[in-house]
Order: sequence, then structure tokens, then C-alpha cells
Amino acid sequence: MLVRFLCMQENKRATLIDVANAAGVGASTVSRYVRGGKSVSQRVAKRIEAAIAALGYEPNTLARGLRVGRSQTLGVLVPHVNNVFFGNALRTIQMEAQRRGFTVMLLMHQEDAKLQQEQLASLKRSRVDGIVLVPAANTSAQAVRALLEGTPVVAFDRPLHKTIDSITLENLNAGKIATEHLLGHGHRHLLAVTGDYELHPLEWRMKGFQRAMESAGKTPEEICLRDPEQLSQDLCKALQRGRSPVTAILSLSYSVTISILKVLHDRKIPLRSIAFIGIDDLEFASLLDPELTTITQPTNQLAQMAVDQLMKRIEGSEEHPIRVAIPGKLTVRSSCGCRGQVGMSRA
Amino acid sequence: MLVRFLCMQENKRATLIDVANAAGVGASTVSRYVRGGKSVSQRVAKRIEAAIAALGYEPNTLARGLRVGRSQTLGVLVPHVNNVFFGNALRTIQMEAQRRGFTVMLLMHQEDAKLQQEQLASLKRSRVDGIVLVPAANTSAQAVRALLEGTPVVAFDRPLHKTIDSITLENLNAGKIATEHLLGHGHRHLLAVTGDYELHPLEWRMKGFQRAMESAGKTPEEICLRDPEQLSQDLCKALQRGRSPVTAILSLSYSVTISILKVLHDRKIPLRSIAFIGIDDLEFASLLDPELTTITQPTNQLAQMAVDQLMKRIEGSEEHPIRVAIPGKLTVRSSCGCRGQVGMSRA
DNA sequence: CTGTTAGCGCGTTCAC
DNA sequence: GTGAACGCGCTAACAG
Repeated sequence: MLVRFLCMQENKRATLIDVANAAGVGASTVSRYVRGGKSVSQRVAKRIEAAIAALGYEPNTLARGLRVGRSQTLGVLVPHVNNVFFGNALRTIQMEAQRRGFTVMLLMHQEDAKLQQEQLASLKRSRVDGIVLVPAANTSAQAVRALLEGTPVVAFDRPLHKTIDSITLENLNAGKIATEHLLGHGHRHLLAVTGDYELHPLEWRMKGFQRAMESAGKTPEEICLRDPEQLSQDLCKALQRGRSPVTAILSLSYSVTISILKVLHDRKIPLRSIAFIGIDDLEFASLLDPELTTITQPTNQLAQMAVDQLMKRIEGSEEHPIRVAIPGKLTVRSSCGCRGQVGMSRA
Repeated sequence: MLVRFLCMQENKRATLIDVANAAGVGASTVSRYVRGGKSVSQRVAKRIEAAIAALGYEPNTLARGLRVGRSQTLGVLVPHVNNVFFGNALRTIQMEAQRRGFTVMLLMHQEDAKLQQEQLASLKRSRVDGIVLVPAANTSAQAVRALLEGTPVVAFDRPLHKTIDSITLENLNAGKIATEHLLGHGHRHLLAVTGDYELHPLEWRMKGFQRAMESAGKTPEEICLRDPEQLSQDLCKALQRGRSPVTAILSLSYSVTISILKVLHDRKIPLRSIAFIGIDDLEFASLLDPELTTITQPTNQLAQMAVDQLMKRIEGSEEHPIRVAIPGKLTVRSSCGCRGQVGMSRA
């Protein structure tokens, strides 16, 4: 009662000084105690503890941040959170950050480079200590570097620039192993479908496809998802042409897979009639018939490494920029043809 | 060059005072200018603008927050971001917040009430101006209220307490219209499947199911998803029993739907053999065969209202707590039996 | 319209 | 082991 009266007259939040007064000690003593139970006598500790509880004191992170020049906050800027990969990555990033005493400020740029710049500026104003960035399509690495001068950044999922740490999937390899797997099933005419945006991962996955095809002495075919209608036509043409139609499809990303499935569904082309592998896992991959074979990203590992590396930079490590690429895992289900006679009727 | 020398000796970030000096004006003038182009002469404005550009000045929101007692930050605490609903809601919340000059601090509690308390405390320490909370299962409303004393909160998706604003789906109604639709197709034995957690929305959706069934003079049957194995057995028993088996299923949530689909798939029970409606939309609802009929939430509207209401509270509105519930929309596809003879062979 | 100054809540010297 | 005082960058009062 008394303490409440002493400092809460205006119903304002209790401050460190309120606690100090209530406990009958100096401010810095409370400060030391709050930050880590070091160098405080037992008796005083008890009194401080009591005062904190009585006042409902919560340290003011803003004030601390201003004082020490560190907000203990990480900025996370992603295109969106509407797929398993980003969703899970976000979860891991947030938890890893929290484990280290950091909170996460989340922004999305919707694949829009201009909006991305604004979001980055916003993060700078918030004085985040570091940023996990999934660069938008058509990002100018130079513009980002200029804006972020002085703030540690790690590029996630998509590399950005030689001077910036990046943590990504081994994209070329992903394209390669998927293609090789399909080739292993005896298919001769494979089609790779890529997305609308010019994204580094898509390009390298495509390169993996091309190399694997060339190594096997086959001609790589590819189409690009511009609008759904176009995709629908292109796809049908490839699948239903008279001479040596395509019998196996490699989808280069999550959203492309969704689009392809939609086309097949709309056109009533049974998934069973072709071999299919998608890069990026889907939540419902094993709910389809046949179950979808995918290349799964080691999402948690990627996210963890991103946070790790970012922390190193925040601590001030001046080492050379790193460029980590982790291999994806071929998750074999049925759509590739491994179970049943998927797509082999015409192979 | 000169300005750089004047204030950037130590390569530290430019401050408002640096800008003031460089522009040859007072600090408060810069402050006024930065905050909104009010009351500054043209000449001075130009000089300030130049100085800001030359120094790469970015206002320090921590300092501003400390000074004005407002961080311009919203806390968002959700169970996770792994479904369309929360993902989309998050997007809208972030954009709406941004539109009003707020940034979003994102935390997840994984449906764990204890973790939730820690996260809330963390948000308080960050001095967020308001919180959008999706309360975890088994949340003690009292504990939350005690902790959040003084911080505006709006409960999202799940109500929390009479004294706290809530924005939710009209859950009872959702259960009712789904059930009535199924009944309208002539089904007599319906089964509602609910989730593991004791969640307000699930309970009311179930109530809607029960009432609709009773109004129709039918006996409601229900099972609860505890572990997948149990669900698998219960489901099969209901679907395959000799006397009057269940011919239509109502799933009460996103995760329940996923589980049911998995069971059906594993047991090779064709989705086509039963009528099905799921509350909550799925990204791949129209990729399944037959396409899934669902009750879709007006996600964006809900999110928008949540932010709106939160802003009102932040502005200081002392009005009575509101309890908004928006009706869901029955999105008719095929699995309910509206196209083709889904599930009616045994109805 | 503009400049000066006090202090938001905290951490960090430095004396004691 | 402890307390007093200064300043982090900014805004809100004032005075001019």
C-alpha cells in the first residue's frame, strides 16, 4: 500500500528509480540486479525483489536500448508468410532470437522492391540490431547495401551480394537430383516449370535441371508461369502433343506447384498420368493422390544458421562474408513414379 | 564533405542535433520538420532536407518512444503462422498497422499458456502500445488481465473476457449453416469432429452443429481428435458400422480437416464416398477431388477490425468493450454433395 | 516562426 | 558492495 502510494500517484508505470526508492537502495544497484544477479548482497536482493513484485515493475527496453545503443531487436523482412517454408522459418527465427534475448520485428514486402526499401528504412529507424532479409525479386543489391550501411544483414533463401552473408538451399543441386530421379525412372521428355519472378533460386534450380538433362544427352524443355491461362495452354500442349509428349514435370517452387496442380485439376488431367516432382514441400503433399514427391528444404537448420550468423555479425565479427548453401532432401512419395505405375504408361 | 567531418568523426549514426548543426538551425526546428512538414519556412526546410540527405539521418524511434511514452509498435501474439488464416490475418494486421505508422512485433505461443505469459511480459517490456492476441488454449483470462493492466488488447479469433474487446467469427452460426447444408442434402447421420484443445471457437461451432441437428430432430454425433490413431479408429467405426453409418462429416477447424483427410487417405477411403464440409478454408481446398466445401472466414475484415479497435483503445477510447462476431461464408464446392453424387450413395 | 532547455528511463562511469 | 551524476536522442514547453 505504502509503496504504491509513494510512486504510483499518477498511475504511471513503475520505473527503476521507483523500485530503488521502494527498496531503499540506489538506482544502479537495482540496475545491476535486474540485468543479472551479480554483485548484490542477499539482503538487498530480497528487498529489490519485493519492491519489483509490489510495483509490477517491467524494465523499459526502449530506455535501455537508447542508453546502450542496442535494441535487442531483430528485423525480419520476408515476401509474405503464406507458405510452409516462410511460416516455419519465421517460427524458428523468432524462437532462436528469443532464446538470445531478442524480439522480432516482422515486415513483408510482397515481392515489391520499392516497398522493400521502405520497410528496410523502417527497420533502421527502429534501430534493429540486425536483419534477416529475403530479398524481393528485382532487388537492387546496391540500393539495399547503401541503405543498410552499418546494420548487419543476412540474406535468407536468396543470395543478395558477395559482401552479404547468405543462407540458402543448394539450388543447383536440388534441380539436379530431382531431374536425375525422374530420368532414373526412364523418362525422356522432361519439362521444368519456373515462376514468374526472376528469382535467384529459380534460376539455379533451372540450371540444375538443364545440366542434368544435358549430362543425360536429353533436351531440356522449360516453360515459365506468367499468367495462369498461358500456363494452362503451354502445359497442355506439352503433355498432349502427338510426337513424344512430356511425361514428367519438375516444378521449381511452391507457388508454381500450386499453379500446376490447379491447371491439371481444372483440365481434368489426372496427376497419376504424369510423373511429378516439386521443389519445396507442401503441407498437403501426402494428401494428394498420388502423394507428391518433393525436395524438402532443411528449413529449421537454415533459419537457425541465419540467426547464428546474424548474431556473430552483431557481436562484431569482421570475418569474410559467408555463403552457406545446404542441400535439400528428396522426399520420395508416389508422384515421381516410385510406387505404382505413375506416368510410365507413356514413358 | 564538411558536414561529414563535423559530426561523423566516430562514424556514429547521425543524430537530430547533427542535422540541426549542419543546417544551422535549432534542434526543435528539425524535430518539427521531420515529424510533419508543419511550421517551417521554405528556406529552412530546404537546408534541413539537404542536411538529412547528406548525413543519411534516420530518426531514432527508440528515443522518440522514450520521450513521448509511445513506441508506435503493436504486439501480435498468435499460436503460430502455419495456416492460411493466421498467415493472411498477419499480413493484413501488419499492413494496417504500417498504414498508421506502427510496426509489428511478432511472437508465437504455440498454444502454450505459460509461454504466452512470458511473451506478453516481453511485449510489455518492449512498451508496445497495444496487443492483438489470439489467446492460447487454457488461457487464464485473469492472469492475462493482470499482466496486461494498462495495455490495450484485442482478442482475435478467440474471445478472452467480457472486459476485453474481441473480434471473432460467428462460430455458432458457422456450425449451424454447415450442418444445415449437409442436412439439406438429405443426410441423416452426421458426425462432427472437433480438435484436441478446448478452444472457444470449437465449442461454439460444435454447439451450432448440435442445435441444427436437434432442430432437425436428429441425434448429433461427435468425436474429438486426441491422437491420430484414435481418430483413425473412431472415424472408421462411424463410417463403416453396419447399421446406419455416418454419411456426412463436419470438421470444426483447419487442423482437424487436415487430420481427417490424412486418415481417409491412409485408410484409402475415398473422399468421394462421404459428404464433407470443413470450417476454415484451406489453400488447397479446390485441388482435392472432390473439391472441398468450406466455411470461409472474412479474414481481412476481421484483421482490419482488430487493428481499428486496437487503435481506438490506444487513442484512449473508454467505451464499453465490444464483442464483434462476423459471419462466415459457406463456400460451396463439391465435397458437400452439391456437384455430383458425393456421399449420397448411402444417404 | 525559431532556439534553448529539461527530462523520458536507463546504464555507466566514478567515487565512496 | 553501493550510490550520485551524466548523457543516450528526442520532444514539449517555453522564451524570443
